[in-house]
Amino acid sequence: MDTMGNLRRTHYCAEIPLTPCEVVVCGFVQKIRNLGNLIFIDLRDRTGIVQLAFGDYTDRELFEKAATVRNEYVLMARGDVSPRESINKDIPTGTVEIKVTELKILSKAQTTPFEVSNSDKVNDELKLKYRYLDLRSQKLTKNILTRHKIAQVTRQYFYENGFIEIETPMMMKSTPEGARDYLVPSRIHDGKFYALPQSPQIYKQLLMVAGFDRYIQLARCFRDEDLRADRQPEFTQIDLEMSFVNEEDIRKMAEGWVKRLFKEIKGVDIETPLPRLTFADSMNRYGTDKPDTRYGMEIQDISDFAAKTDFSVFKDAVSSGGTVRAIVVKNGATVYTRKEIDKLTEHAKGIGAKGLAYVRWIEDEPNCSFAKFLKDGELSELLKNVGAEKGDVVLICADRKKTVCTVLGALRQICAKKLDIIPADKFNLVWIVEMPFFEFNEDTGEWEAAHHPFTMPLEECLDYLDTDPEKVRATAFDLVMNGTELCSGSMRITDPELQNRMFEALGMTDEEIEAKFGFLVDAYKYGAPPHGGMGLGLDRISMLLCDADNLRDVVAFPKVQNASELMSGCPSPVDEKQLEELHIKIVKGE
RNA sequence: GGCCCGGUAGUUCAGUUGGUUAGAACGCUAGCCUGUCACGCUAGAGGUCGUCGGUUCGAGCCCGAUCCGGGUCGCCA
Repeated sequence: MDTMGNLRRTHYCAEIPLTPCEVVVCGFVQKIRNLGNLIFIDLRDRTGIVQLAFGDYTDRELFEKAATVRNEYVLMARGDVSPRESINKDIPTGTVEIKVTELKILSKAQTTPFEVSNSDKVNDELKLKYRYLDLRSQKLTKNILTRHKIAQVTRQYFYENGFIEIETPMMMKSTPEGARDYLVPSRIHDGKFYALPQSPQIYKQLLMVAGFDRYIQLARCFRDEDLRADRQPEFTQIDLEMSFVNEEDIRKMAEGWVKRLFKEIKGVDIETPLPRLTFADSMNRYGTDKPDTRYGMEIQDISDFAAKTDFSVFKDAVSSGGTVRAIVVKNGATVYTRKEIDKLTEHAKGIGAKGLAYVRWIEDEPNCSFAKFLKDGELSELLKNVGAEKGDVVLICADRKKTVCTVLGALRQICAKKLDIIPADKFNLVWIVEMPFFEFNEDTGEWEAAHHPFTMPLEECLDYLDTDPEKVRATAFDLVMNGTELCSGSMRITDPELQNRMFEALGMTDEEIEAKFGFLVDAYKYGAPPHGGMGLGLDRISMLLCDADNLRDVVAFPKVQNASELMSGCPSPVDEKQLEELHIKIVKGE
C-alpha cells in the first residue's frame, strides 16, 4: 500500500475540467473493466464518478499495478484529462477520462458484503449493518448532501430574519407528561436522573423571557416511543421561538422558509399563503390530522342514511353515539375483487374496525354486502348520495367516530396507492389550524394536553376551560405535506395565572405544578413578552425533498424498529462497575 | 401489546404435489482479451435453506415455537 506523499487532490471526481489538463483525483473504486491490455477504473467520490484509463500510453509497472486494483480500493491518481474515444452519455464526466500517470493505492478493501453500486436492491438489514458502505452509494450520498443543503438554507433564512442560534441543554429535567423520556442516571446524585430533551420547549420559552427575542436551533430531540417509517427515536428539529408576534406572524415566517427551501432545493415555486384546514374539517374529510391532499376520495358522513335503514350494524352505531362513514374508490371495482375487498377488511380489522361494509359496482346490478337489510330504493339512494357510479367501490365503516376516522383514513391511503392515483410530483402543503387543546385518554379517563400544556388556548374558548374541555381549541397549528406532519407550533401562555389554570384543568395539584414546573411559572412572573414558535422536522422535510419514503434514507446512522442500531449493536449491556457507580441494579424481567 | 409481510450461495432471486447430488444471474478467484462503460469468453470456488422442535420412510416445502427485519394500529405532551 502507498502513502499520499506530497500528492494532493486538485479536483473532486465529477468536478474535473472537461478540457485537457493535469489533475489529481481520489476516491473509491466503483467498477473495473479490464480488457487485457486496457484497463478502465470508475473512481467514485461524494461528487460522482470519473473514468481512469490505463493503456499502451501507460508504463508496464504502472499498468500491472492497476491490474491488481479491486472494487472499493481507495486510490489517488494523477493523470491527464483527455477526450474519450467513445462517449458515455449517462454521467457528467462521460466525455473525458483521466489517462493515469501516477497511481497510489491508499487502502485495499475486502470483497464487500454487497455491491455498493447495486445497493438499492439489497435488503435493509444487511445494509444497516454495514451502513458506512451503503452511505457510499449514490442515493444515500446525494440524500445526505441534500440534507446538508437544507440545513444551510434554513440557517441562512432564519439568520437573515434576525434569529440567533443558541444551544440548549441535552441533559435536563424529566417531564413524564407526553412521550417517554430517555433517562440518564446521575453518578453524583444517588437515585436521580437527567432526561434527554424531547424538545427544547421550556428552554426556548425561557430564552424569550430572557429577552433574546428570536431564537433558532437545529436541535437534537429524543423520544422513547415506537418507531415508524417517519419516526426515529432521535431526530433533529429546526426549533424556533419569536417574541412580540401572534400565530399569523409565526406561520408567515414559516411560509417564507418553505418558499425559499423549495426554490433552492427543488427549483419549485410554492404559492403562499398556504391553504388552511381546521382540525375538525381535516378529521371529517380525511380521517386524520395529517391529510394527504394530493387526491380526493374524501370521507363522507352517511349516518343519517344509516340510521333509517334496517341494518342493525349501521343503526346501532348511530344510536350509540357513533357514526357511519364511507369512501368511494373511483374505478376501484376491477382492482378490488371480492377477494381483495376481503383483504382490505382484514386490514381494517387489524386497525380496530369490527368489519367493513361495501358496495362493489361492476355489473349493472351493484353487489352490496348488506343488500338484504335494505328496503327498495335505499341502495340507489345511498349510491347517489355518495356520488358512486358504475365501476366504483364504496367502503363503509360504522363505529365510534375515532375508529371510523382511523380506519377510513387508512383505507383511503391504501386504495390511493393501489390505484396509483397519487401525483408523485406534487407538493401539497396545508396548515392544520384550531387544534384541540385537550385530548381524552380512554385508558386513564383523564383529559390530557394534546399539544403541550404551555400552549395558549384560543381566547374565545377560555370559558369552556372548566366546563367543557372538548370545546377548547388552541392557538396550535401543524404544517402537513403530502400526508406527513412537518411542523408543529403555537403561541405560549405568558400569564402565570392562566398557566396555573391550565395545569389544574389537566388534573395537576398545586404541589405537582410546583415540583414539575414551578421554575417556569416563576419565570413568567418577572415580565414576559408575548411569544410563540414551532418545531420543524428536519428529517421529515429532508425525506420529502429527497423523494424518500423512510427517514432511514436521510439519517446517516438510523435506528431500526426496535430502536437498536444494527451497526454498533446498541443498546448494549454495560459493566457491573459502571452500574455500581450509577447506583443502578438490574432486575431481570419476567 | 395487536394485525399483516418477509428470511434459500457474498448479493438478488427461482425452487413444481413432500422424493435422487438445492439452481440461475451478479459478485468473488484464475486464465484469455487494446476502447470498455451491465465489457466479452473459459474454468473454478462458494449452501447449517434464520434457529429449535414436531409430523413423515423421506422436509427448503407441512405443523408449532422462537429469533431477526419491514409496514401498520396502539403509543408519539
